[in-house]
Amino acid sequence: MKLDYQLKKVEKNTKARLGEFQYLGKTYETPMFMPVGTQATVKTLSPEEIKEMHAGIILANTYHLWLRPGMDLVEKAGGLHKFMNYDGPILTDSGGYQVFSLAKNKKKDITEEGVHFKSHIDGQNLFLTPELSIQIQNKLDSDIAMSFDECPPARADYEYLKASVERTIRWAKRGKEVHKNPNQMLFGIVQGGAHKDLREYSAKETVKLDFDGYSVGGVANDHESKEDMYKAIDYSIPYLPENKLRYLMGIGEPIDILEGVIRGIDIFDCVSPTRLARHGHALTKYGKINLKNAKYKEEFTPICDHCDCYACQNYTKAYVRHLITANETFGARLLSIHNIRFLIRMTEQIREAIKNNTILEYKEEFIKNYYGDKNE
RNA sequence: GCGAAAUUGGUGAAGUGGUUAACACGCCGGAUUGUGGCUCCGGUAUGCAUGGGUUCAAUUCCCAUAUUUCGCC
Repeated sequence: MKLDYQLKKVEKNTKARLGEFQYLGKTYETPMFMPVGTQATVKTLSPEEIKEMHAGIILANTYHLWLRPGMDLVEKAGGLHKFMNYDGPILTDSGGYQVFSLAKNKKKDITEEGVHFKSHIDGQNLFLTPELSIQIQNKLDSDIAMSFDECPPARADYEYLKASVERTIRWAKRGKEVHKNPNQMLFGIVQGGAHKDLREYSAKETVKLDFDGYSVGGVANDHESKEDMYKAIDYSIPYLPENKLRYLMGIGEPIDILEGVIRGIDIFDCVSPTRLARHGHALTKYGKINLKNAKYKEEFTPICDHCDCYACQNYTKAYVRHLITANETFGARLLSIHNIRFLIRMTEQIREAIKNNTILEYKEEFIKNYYGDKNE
């Protein structure tokens, strides 16, 4: 059954929104952070652990699941929920981002019909179209499907971005026409780099197609500046309907989640908590720390004081450092648990601040702790 | 006791009579934003067992000493 979003409140001093939706008898609140489970698993974690962290929606990837194990197999298994044993909501990315990063010769490989690219598994030539992406997502039976978009960097030249925005709108329309799963929402994606007019055009035209929700895309490419990201949000949000979910794709860092919320974003996803974990980094109230650093060798204290996660409740920095150094997977698990819980707890605090109309104070306090004297 | 070979950083090691001693691992840092799961990028021996000698110049040649390994008595 389609999840049904309700806007509960807009914070007094900013555009920050408090909202909720029901799913299988449970109520979920936004703003929300969605952990990424590319290949039908949040790397190193079980669904039980994910739920224990109070995660809501998790993200899975159309491209990866299409290549392996294949959409027909997942359908045969009874859909993604049954296949991976997760009874919370699942969002599938369309593959647009992967395809863009895998297309070798971008100008030649991206055509009106779709995108030619090579499989990262065996190098075979593949062709993905907006229709196929939606059909795959229909079969995966996720709760939210994403339109197949082109995801160019904000720094691409204006003429290219303009043509790309127009093509993404045509692709969105084509995808919507073949979308057949009545239990699945379909989101449109706003593109246009950091250009005001392109974002406005993209947002208005996408909203005309009447999607179940909207996302701001094209902000998580390499070397994108934070200023451009914030512009992209600011230029897109005014044209999006109030009563639909707004999703900032691929973000992010704690500060970016906060900035996104203040600008009117409801949901976020990002690989960073789990990728950072695998590389030995932990998010803490006082900034990101690298547990591989020698100074943690004998610190027999939790990763983060006052953290309620399983890792902090039971293990020390010295132990986690040892696991990471020795390349033991349990280290990656503990840090994944911690980092995801850190971002989820942050969204819990953000919701509380929205209720109290204190989001700006929360932001100031957060920056003071997280960045210390370094800047801002 | 005799003979032979060896001795280069934390480790395994390459190498040359002449400016910065290769490479790998480790170690020390950094990176990572719609995930190509062990990735990427830096730094890391002022010194080549010790002491003499030859030479304009020695880690590289010679001698002695020490240590190690192998063989013989």
